[in-house]
Amino acid sequence: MKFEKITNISVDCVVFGYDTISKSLNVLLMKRYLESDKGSDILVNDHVLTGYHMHKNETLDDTATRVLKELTGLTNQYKKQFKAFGDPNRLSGEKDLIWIKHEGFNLRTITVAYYFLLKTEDVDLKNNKYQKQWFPINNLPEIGFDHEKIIFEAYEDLKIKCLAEPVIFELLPDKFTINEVHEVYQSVLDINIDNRNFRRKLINKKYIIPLDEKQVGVSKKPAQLYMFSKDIYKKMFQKNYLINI
Amino acid sequence: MKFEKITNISVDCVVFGYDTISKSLNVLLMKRYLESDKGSDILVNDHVLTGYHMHKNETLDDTATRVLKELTGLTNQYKKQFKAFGDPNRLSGEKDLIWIKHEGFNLRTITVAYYFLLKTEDVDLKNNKYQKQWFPINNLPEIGFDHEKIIFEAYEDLKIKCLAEPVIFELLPDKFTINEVHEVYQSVLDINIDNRNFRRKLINKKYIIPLDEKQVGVSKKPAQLYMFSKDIYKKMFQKNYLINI
DNA sequence: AAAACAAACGTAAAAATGACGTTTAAAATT
DNA sequence: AATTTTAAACGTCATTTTTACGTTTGTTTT
Repeated sequence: MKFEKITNISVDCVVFGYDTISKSLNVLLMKRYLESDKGSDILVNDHVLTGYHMHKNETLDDTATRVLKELTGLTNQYKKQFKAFGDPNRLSGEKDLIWIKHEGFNLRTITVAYYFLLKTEDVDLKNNKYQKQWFPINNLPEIGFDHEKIIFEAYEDLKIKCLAEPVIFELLPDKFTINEVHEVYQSVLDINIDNRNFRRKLINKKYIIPLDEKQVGVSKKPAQLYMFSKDIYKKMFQKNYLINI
Repeated sequence: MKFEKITNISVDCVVFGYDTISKSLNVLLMKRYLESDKGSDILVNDHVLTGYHMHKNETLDDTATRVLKELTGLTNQYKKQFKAFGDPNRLSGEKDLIWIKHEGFNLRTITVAYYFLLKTEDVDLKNNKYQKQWFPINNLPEIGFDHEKIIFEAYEDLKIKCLAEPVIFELLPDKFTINEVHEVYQSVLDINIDNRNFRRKLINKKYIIPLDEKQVGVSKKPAQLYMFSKDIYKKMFQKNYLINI
């Protein structure tokens, strides 16, 4: 067994979820367990991303999709492969059994990292076999391996992506209010945006479609609900070339 | 040997070079050779990217930098890791000796792909041990493996990058004219841009600095030379948040 | 001196942005 | 039933940026 693999490939997934109630961008992490030599699990006092090794005949995308499915039960979420991490020393700080086993053999573990976008509420935390939990992006717990670096780089990529494309709607329910979009942008980009100007800009987009519905169950004036039309967006953006330097 | 590796990692490099004379964005490719069993090389009638396997104690970035150095002699060029390719069937069309050897063992080759930006003229094609050659991005020859897909995805990433950041100057000499910048943008983005409006927009940027120099050796009115200041750009762009959706 | 021609400048209307103040509609309270 | 409360929604105006063009200028070549 020891000699079978010198290079080890895994896929790690950063799951971003937006919580409309607390208005925060969260990351889904799980408590870290290690297999001990005796077969029982050892709990380490930190959190990590979910990652798995690739199955035979699986593409990288397949593996990422499978990881998300196993973790959350969800499929068809927005997914982006954003970086591969392969420093020879990326796990050198670890003193765990699983790595020590291979130490003499110059084991290198390369991970291809993905991030997913979804709504916090879509994940059922009951029946929690992975001990998974949401953490706000700006208040993370102790993170194992080099996963803090991976989360940070995923977040940087996400911010840039949000400025260039309407991926923000992946973090919101199908029907949303303008103020909700406003709040997600502020949370994700970590900046203040003038609500009135933002509202005007958004409402003028042809792919932001007002519905014949309003919020229900709110204790103040209920807000107009809108939806985002990916189709209209795609048609409009064929010839966009705003050089933004 | 056969059992040592089941997963194979390599780094492939898409080298983009802009040619100020022909005004085209080019890709550097090399003729494909294979090692035969008898030790001599077999020439295949197509072109491929340059890629290598990682050395021990090398980061992915190190490997990419080494590949470029060996291919072109250049260091310190703009470099971006843009995607990992790991489909189990990505090389399945290949009937080459080197792969057939491993066929029974379900060999998977994952490649981490980078692209580089530089000036065509900086690469010396004399003493050409790799039989490397520039090809215009929109007139590529027959490409081996799945490298056409990799080139295409690199180009898509480059276009998006150019819209968001001033990486275009990596393709130009230190001193350039406004018209040259105009031409690179048109070549890379494959669109027409009004020259007068473009000129005004660029000249108004504080990080585009006019020099006390003009073109020499041109047969018409010589143009003003400019330079790009990365320092000024960085200082100015700290708080930019133009949501461009 | 004149011609040729790319480089460089100009202008005016339209659209987008930034920074604010004001009104409105529904629910809750009196 | 009227009043209060408060978030939602609209409005304005000055400034900046963009779009779509026409015109002038400065070298080199003829």
